[in-house]
Amino acid sequence: MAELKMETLVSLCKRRGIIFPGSDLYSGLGGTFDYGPIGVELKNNVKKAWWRSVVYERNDIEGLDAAILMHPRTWVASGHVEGFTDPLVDCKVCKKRFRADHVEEKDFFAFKIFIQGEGDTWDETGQIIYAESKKAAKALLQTCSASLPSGKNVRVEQAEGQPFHGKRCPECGGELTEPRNFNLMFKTFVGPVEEDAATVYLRPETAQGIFVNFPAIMDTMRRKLPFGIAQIGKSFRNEITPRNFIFRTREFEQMEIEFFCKPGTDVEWYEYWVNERYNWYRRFGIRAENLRLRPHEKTELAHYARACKDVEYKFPIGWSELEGIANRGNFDLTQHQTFSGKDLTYFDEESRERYIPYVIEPSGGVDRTTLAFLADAYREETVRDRQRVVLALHPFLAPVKAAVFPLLANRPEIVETARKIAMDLKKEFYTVYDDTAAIGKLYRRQDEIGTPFCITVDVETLADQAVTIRDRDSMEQERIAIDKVAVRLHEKFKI
RNA sequence: GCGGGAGUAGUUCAGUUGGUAGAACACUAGCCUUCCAAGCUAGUCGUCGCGGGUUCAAGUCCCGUCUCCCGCUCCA
Repeated sequence: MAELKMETLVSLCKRRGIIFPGSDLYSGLGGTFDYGPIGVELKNNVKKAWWRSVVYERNDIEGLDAAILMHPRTWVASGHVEGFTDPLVDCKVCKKRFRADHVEEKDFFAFKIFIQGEGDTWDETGQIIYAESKKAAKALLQTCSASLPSGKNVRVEQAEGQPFHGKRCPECGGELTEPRNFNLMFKTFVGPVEEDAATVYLRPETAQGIFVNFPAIMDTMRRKLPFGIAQIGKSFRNEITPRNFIFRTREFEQMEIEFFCKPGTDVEWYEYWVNERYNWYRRFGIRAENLRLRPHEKTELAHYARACKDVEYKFPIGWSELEGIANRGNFDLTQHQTFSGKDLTYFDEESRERYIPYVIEPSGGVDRTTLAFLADAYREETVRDRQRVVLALHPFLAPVKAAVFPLLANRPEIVETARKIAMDLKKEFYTVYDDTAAIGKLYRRQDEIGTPFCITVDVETLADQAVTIRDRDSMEQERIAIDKVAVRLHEKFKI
């Protein structure tokens, strides 16, 4: 199959009621998307798959649903008020953008640029570049020679005058704009009168809701270390550039665990969770060749993180992060202890020690994960010289679990039987009934939204009380008694 | 925010030097149809992204604006 384009996926999602652009009626609002009737099922199933594997199938994790609005001091303690801003500068010449704190302040000298004319003469171009040495100036010429005539010899000569101390574009030596701050947190107000009200933030991550509930959960659930808290919820970031469909949006959903453990055991737990989370994506169908783990470089690590690995997926846009697993040490709890004045230490009865627990944080994006499952499931196949589009989603994730069709829509007994089967199945699975097209088209419609099983009532059904169950991927059919259908489906959905 | 590209039906796209908005698929209804986008008939669908301007006349030209796509940057 040809390389999947993001547009193809976007168009399928819109056409089949999976994902729509946000506020489309009003020409859209950047960085928002709405999950349609099929999409909400898929996304909910992704969340269920996660919750099931981290909460229900284990004994050491509790669930939580904390408020989106939190006391403003939370974000002072977490470092977001101070650090969740990016001072950015733009090069006025080559238009590249840099983090202001990543650009070094140096002494720069002015260099005139000459190009070789007839014979040995050198003509001054009038262009001036700034660099800390002649060698650096020559190097810069290599990277930004586009504005100079090609095929001519070029040289630089230091101009008269004092060195200039400050920041210049690392790419071309051009002048930079003043740094501008982008605060990535959304602000709003608590209280009806804006002027009197306290400023609060829409949480930029769900993690802090977990940290502040750590003592309450430990007490009420009689927990001892090691144990974790899992939470799924919306977060908000005023992204400068939301991009790539639901990959980066301003409003997004996270699924995060904070796993609390004894200092010294953290490295082992960190490795454990990296492995655990990687396997989760595999378990629900992501192909190994599209999934990888990427350790963060030292320079890439956040100030509080001792180690971090990303689970990356090969999206149509290239390899990108689905989830980060970080060893955060005791940074967060220490901060909250300091800012709240409450004791957040843990008394370890076994070793008779008191300490602040270390934390391992597997933090994934629900929307990104949903996108990865969609991209990984997308197939274009040729069947009898016709193309079929199929979402080969894991049955647990499939939005619609079963569809029921009458083979002949003009035979009332068949239609009635099919409707009844659909109604009965609805009590156990999300099932749809459809009779508005020929059987082939009905199958293909369900293929496009990834419905794993289609049940068809035919003429024989009236005599033998049996129907066919058609498999989405193999397109093979199995004939089975009507009263065995639900049981058979339960078997197929077992994971 | 900067640079580049683009917005026409649900989708993919055509639309000439400015002169009555089109195709295919999809969708709906009926007929037909004994299992993989079958056929026939009929039908719905657009303020041509939005707002101004030029013109007798704008999908087409001009200005503004919004949105999307590709890069820079950032993260779940």
